[in-house]
Amino acid sequence: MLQLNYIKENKQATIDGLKRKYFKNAEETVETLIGIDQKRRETQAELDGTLAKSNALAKEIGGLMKEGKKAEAETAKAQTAELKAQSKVLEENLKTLENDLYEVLVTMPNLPHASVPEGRTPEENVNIFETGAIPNLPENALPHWELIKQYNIIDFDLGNKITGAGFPVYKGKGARIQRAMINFFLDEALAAGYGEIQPPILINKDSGFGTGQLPDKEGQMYHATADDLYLIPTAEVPITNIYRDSILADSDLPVKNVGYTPCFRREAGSWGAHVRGLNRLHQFDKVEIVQIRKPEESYQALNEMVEHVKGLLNKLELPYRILHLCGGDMSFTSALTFDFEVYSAAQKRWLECSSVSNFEAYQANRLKLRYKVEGKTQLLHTLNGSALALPRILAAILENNQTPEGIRIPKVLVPYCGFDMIS
RNA sequence: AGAGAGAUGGCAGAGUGGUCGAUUGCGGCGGUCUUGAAAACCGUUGACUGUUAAAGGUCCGGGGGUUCGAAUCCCUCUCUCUCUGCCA
Repeated sequence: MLQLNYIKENKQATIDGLKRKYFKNAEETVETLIGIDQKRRETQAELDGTLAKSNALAKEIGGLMKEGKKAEAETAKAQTAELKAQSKVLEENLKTLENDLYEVLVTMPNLPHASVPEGRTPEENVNIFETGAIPNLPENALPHWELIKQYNIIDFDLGNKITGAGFPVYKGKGARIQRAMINFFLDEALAAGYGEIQPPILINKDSGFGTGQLPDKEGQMYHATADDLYLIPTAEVPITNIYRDSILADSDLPVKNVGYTPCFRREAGSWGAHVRGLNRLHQFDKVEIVQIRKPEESYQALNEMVEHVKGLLNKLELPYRILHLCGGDMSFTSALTFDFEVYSAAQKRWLECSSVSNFEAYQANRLKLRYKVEGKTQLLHTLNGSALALPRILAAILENNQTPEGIRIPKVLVPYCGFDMIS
């Protein structure tokens, strides 16, 4: 959530930022917001005055009762009725105004960082880095959905039987390479100074709100209605919400956490022609890194996280590129996002395998995640990134490393797998 | 799942209708003392809102109610603990 004070003090910058995110009716929204706030403050002031009178009167009555001046107390009591009626009305007005304010505020996305490229669609994202040789596969190279059948390592039909589409069953070396990647990613994060977390994978409404999934993306999460809990779409939600409603001490900072979890996404309405095999799933595994930083350090932390993800892909010897997302393609809550895409050589497609973002104070404001600086509380900045999401990495490994003898396992994973070929 | 107890400031823990935003202890911060530290002593120490600064207002798990006045009484929801049951 944006900070009301910021909006008021930086009206034009807010409008410009909203426009860069292709938010409709930026001016009207900001004007409406400021209008409601003005009204709200007036009402609040009026209510405060009425309450102050009531409080004073109540104390007076207390004093009179103690002194045994019953008659005078009764007179004073009579005066309170009108104040009470007044404050009741004011309270209701205030509630309505606060609600209106909230309704507008939650529809407003985070503002993009100054460096965010202009643009509306994924095509306008800026390719800022590309590395690794694109493998030259023979004509008869197979896409990963054929390879997994050939080597019998992932079974979609079985998943379909047990659960439904998008819930694959990993078998044999397929299951083992998954476990190997998880351990590799976690070890790399530990070496980079992240603390390991194993969070719950069901979250409540407050947590969903804190990181911005609710109320906006309610339909994208699986909802366990009997207990009103949601399956996490990413470990970002529980790991960031650890710090909801807290004021961190200097000694707690910076917070650097990593966690492996399965992730669940309904992906309602996003199934199209090129969604095959591992390209898009309802359940997948991901290792996520989360940082909580002082505002002045957060962009340095973002770079650090980008470098970390680069390191992983380099070690896996996969070709990849980094996109600086344009304003229109960034998520609702993000101020700056870098997407990592790995090249899957048989499909001849770039597949997103990581998204690294700085949310600045947007999530922190919802989370009430603060720290103290010179006695004053201030919002912190939250960041997160996938490091990495497994299925598309696996797809790229399978496709890029296919040989007549089988699939070659990247060297760095061999000790984790216990084998160097899938054949 | 059944029975009982409980939820108060960073933690522990008082407070059952009236100057209680809350006694006290620990912790934290500042100071005195000390070469330095510890101990001791003195002071200070919740959040949100509001104002140029004040004043003022709100918050004792959440929501609602009674009352001139609620941490304290009533209703309701949630959660925690203990015992019994069940169970990886």
